[in-house]
Amino acid sequence: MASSIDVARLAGVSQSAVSRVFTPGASVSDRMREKVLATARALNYRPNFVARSLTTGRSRIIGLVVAYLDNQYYPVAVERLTKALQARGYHVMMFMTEQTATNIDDVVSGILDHQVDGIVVASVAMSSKLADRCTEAGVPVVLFNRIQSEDRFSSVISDNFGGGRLLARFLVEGGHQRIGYLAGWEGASTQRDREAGFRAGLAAAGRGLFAWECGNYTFSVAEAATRRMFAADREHPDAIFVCNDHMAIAAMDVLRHEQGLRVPEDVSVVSYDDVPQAAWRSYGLTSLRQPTDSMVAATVDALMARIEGSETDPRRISLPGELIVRTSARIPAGWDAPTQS
Amino acid sequence: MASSIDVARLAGVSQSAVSRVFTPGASVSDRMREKVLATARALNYRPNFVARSLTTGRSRIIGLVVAYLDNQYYPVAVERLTKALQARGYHVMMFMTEQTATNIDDVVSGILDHQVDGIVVASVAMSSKLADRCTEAGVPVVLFNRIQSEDRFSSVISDNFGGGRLLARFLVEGGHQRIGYLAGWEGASTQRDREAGFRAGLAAAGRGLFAWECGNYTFSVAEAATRRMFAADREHPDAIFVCNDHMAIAAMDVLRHEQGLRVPEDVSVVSYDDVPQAAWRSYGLTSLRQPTDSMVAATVDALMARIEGSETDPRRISLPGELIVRTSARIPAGWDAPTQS
DNA sequence: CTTGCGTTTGCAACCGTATGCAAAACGGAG
DNA sequence: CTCCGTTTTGCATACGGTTGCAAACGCAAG
Repeated sequence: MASSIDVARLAGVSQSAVSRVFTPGASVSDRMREKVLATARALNYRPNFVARSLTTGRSRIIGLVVAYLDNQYYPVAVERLTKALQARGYHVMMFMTEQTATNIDDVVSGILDHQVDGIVVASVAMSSKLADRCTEAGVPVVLFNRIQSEDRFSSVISDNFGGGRLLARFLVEGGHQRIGYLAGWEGASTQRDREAGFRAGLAAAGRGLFAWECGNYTFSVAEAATRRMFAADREHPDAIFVCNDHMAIAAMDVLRHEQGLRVPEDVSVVSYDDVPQAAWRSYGLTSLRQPTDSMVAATVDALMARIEGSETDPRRISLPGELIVRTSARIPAGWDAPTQS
Repeated sequence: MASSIDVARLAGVSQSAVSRVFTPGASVSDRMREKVLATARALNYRPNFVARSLTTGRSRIIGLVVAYLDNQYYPVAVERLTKALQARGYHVMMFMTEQTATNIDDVVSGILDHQVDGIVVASVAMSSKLADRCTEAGVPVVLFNRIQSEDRFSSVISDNFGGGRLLARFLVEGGHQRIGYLAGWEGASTQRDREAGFRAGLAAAGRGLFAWECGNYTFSVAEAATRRMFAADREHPDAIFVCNDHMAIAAMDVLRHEQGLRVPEDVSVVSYDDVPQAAWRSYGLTSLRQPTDSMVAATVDALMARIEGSETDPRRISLPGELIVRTSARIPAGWDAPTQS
């Protein structure tokens, strides 16, 4: 591979001239640019990002930490985030992790070693030791779809509390009497806020939870939780809010194919995220849509403000979701008719 | 951030000593290692990957190019690949692209600029100009789930031809009379091979295709294709092979919810991939499972053989799939009973 | 033809690490 | 204690760029 020195020699100019031609905003005459670009093309020279990173201290790489890729919400988010960053000249380095804390520390250390310009953490919590390392290294972090009590990080979420409350109203106005809640992993802020909002919404109508089980954001655990909640020996809920679509689908299949219950005639099901599968007609999930595009845009903005701008304080962004009414739950009068998409 | 020089100074040793302590296999006395590690810990020093990459010419980064993340097969593969590479000390840089060729060229150029040690291309074809650039740069490429007539690249696929043929046998022995095929994107080798295998299997039984439509590997296009294939004004197939699960689900929903047909009573549906959703009980897709784990392992092996070993020739690996029998198609006598998972 | 100012160019130092080579230290045998 | 073969260590250079600074240049005004 040709280096800038090769190009310089062949073009009869200094190496720094070559560098400047490939540095946006540097001072170069048209004649020089012409000449250099010509010989660069001849040698098919392209600047070496690694060397550039070394001197500038900026790598144009964003580290992305993800735990679940089986919950379709994340692949979609990852895809959009990657594209948005690509469009800005950044690249994404992927890191998979489990929820276990020790693992995450290793993983994030690995990220920092690569001198990333920023980190996006999706669906995962960061230890505060790690937080120290990041601030110390001057690497901005954005929590995507999570918040933490630590206020050092920027975060981008949808209004989980408001969404939960709205779903409570929806079920109450639908005339449901025995309303259950199927929780996600209790370490997650999404779970806590959605449940809190849901309870608040019920309370506002003078109601409470009829049943509660935890599905841990996992398909199989959610199945088991549904079986417990709908055990044959007692009266079962006539409506449930499942904390995300991924679990809601597991729940619906158990209800229909194991318990012999009809949805929505016997049980209404609502959930959160609006992943693509929610629209599949076998499920037709009434779900609170996360504003993924805006969340991605806000994430990129927050990163750029820190990296390229001079912003120094973390942002905490909460964006409103939208209720997508489909067929998995009885529809109260006055609410939207089922949407097609 | 502390550099190796800082550590060296504080420990009273040379910078190269520090470097050697962090270079596996270098010659260092125990006393030296001890001393250096201690002060390194004190300064919480970690070697800078960028600088290391610059001198060694190896970045320990693998570029991963993906087009679709909405077909769940790919997120799953990406997850496993990322983990497998992480386990070997490599990291994955993600690149999203569309199928359009010009775009891919830009994207891969971006990858090469980062001095990646290897490239995995999933679900996408590479132009031969690009191929030149990669060989020239000495960067090994593995095509994942695709093959190309270019034999310069390694490739890892499942036996699409054999899988298609097996599904044909399955449908024929199930006693189906009018067998249709719903194709994927015709530019893809997966599509071509599965169709060829399927046709061969039918031919072996003295049969042919009753209907053919193209769904382009896209949800909405597959829906439209299904509508055409099952138009009311003519006799419809009593079985179809849909080229992947992603489209098969679209097809099943159209059959059941638009055409009022029962699956499998009126129409048998089989497909390919065995994505997680295929096991969902609302679909229960009989599908040819891709051996994703082995494919990932083979991909990593092929890369490592080129990067760390001295292998120079491309590998072309084809792994056998496995038929997972569920409920979406009539089951011929003598074939496995429905599997649960 | 000077002078002066703004632009373009080259020089040289630096980013943080790896590594070939020679010097130094070590250790065992005689 | 000396000598010699092995480690172990340090020195110096290289990797491929960026960038502050000063020299060179271009051009218009005096």
